[in-house]
Amino acid sequence: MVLPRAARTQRRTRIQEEKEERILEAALEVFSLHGFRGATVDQIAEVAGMSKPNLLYYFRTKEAMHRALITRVLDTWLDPLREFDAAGNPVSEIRSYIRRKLEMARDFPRESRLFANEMLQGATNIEDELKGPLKSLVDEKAAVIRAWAKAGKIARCDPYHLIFSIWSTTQHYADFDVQVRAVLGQEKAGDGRFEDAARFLEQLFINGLEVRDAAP
Amino acid sequence: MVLPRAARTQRRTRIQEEKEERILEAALEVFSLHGFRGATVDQIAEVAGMSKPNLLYYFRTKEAMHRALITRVLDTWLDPLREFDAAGNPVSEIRSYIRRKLEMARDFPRESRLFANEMLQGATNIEDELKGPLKSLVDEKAAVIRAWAKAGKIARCDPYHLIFSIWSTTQHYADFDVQVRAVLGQEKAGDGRFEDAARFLEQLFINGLEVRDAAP
DNA sequence: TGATAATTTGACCGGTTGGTAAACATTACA
DNA sequence: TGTAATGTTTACCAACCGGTCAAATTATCA
Repeated sequence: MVLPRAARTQRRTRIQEEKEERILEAALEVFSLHGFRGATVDQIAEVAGMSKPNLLYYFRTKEAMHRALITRVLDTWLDPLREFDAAGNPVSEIRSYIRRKLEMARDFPRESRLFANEMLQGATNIEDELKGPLKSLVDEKAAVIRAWAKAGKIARCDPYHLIFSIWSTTQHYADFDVQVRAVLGQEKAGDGRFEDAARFLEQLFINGLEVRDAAP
Repeated sequence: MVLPRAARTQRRTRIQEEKEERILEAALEVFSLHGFRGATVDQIAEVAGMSKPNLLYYFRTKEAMHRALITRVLDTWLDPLREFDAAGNPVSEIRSYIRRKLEMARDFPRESRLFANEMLQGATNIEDELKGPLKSLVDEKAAVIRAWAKAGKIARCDPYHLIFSIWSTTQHYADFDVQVRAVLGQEKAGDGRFEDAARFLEQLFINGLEVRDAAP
């Protein structure tokens, strides 16, 4: 047969799994750095250490590779938000959400940049994902936050913009890493910058969301 | 003569000014959407409404266009931070800095995305600008913030990470516009989202930076 | 107006792009 | 072991890429 590729016969070969893994790893490297249009199949093949036709045997087109990559990464990327627990203590939930997001920015910067590139370029490939699963998840957690505010456990605030601001402040350390390093300078740009960031952001959000005297 | 181009004879023609303006406008449109590598000269020429050789008459290379664009935009992009006034009232300075940055995200989203693309892709073209003028400016304003903290006018905090968090939260509404709209949904994604964001961010930063009981 | 400089264009170039065809090599498994 | 399915490679293609060139057109100004 000539066309088994990703269109499996039934179950994936060991070789298929290994190679697809290597390809997606290389694709992450390249797409996250140059975006979809700026990335080239040749470059991905080179990083993956295989010939271009070989790569195209597993993923028929550049777009198919990109789709597969996005789908896989998006899922794990949303895990921290899923863990956000309605039954937990608001302050510690928010604190640990910030911490988890910051850890992801530190440990998986390429994944963060992949999405950032996607958003910047209009997100035409994942708009459905955004309007569907992502929106639902955020709606759900926004309701939790709103309930906390209503119960007087945290200050009243727009839960959506709260989530946005946690996303943006934490992902900043992955997406704008070059700028962060340049501004901090050599002495402050070491690994400690994530600890400093965590300390600052926790202070900002915890104090910023503390309950105030309500206007009558 | 054959090569006056941007290498001016002495003063620029009216035609030169107009065309260079049109080209940079088109370049902003395309570069901000696709990044340097993803953008094509043909596409920029099409958006600018002129032939490719004509465009290359004004800017010899794609890189020259990009450089000219970055240089021009970077300068105005930093204006809000320059206005940050040491003599002013800390709370109102921070408040109005947030507001100005948010207005820029609303009114000049392409400029914001241009830089975001640049950062994501390693910023090799502007690394010097970052380590030089940008770092100096931030260092200067960080000193101001530190002084405010020491004087007990705002809470003690890392001034660099404070600036980063203002940058990221505000620029988020330009760079991740697609995501913001998708998550907010049709009813909340109208123009009012900037007002909502401003209200939330002011609350977050003003409360978050309010002076607390100092640990001894 | 005429001549000179500035601008615009169509045709073109070598290199790269995403992708294909088919021959060849390897693996799985009866 | 044999053989069919799976995996890999070499050679290649048309389209597109950034950029050049010389000829044609338009603006400038003495």
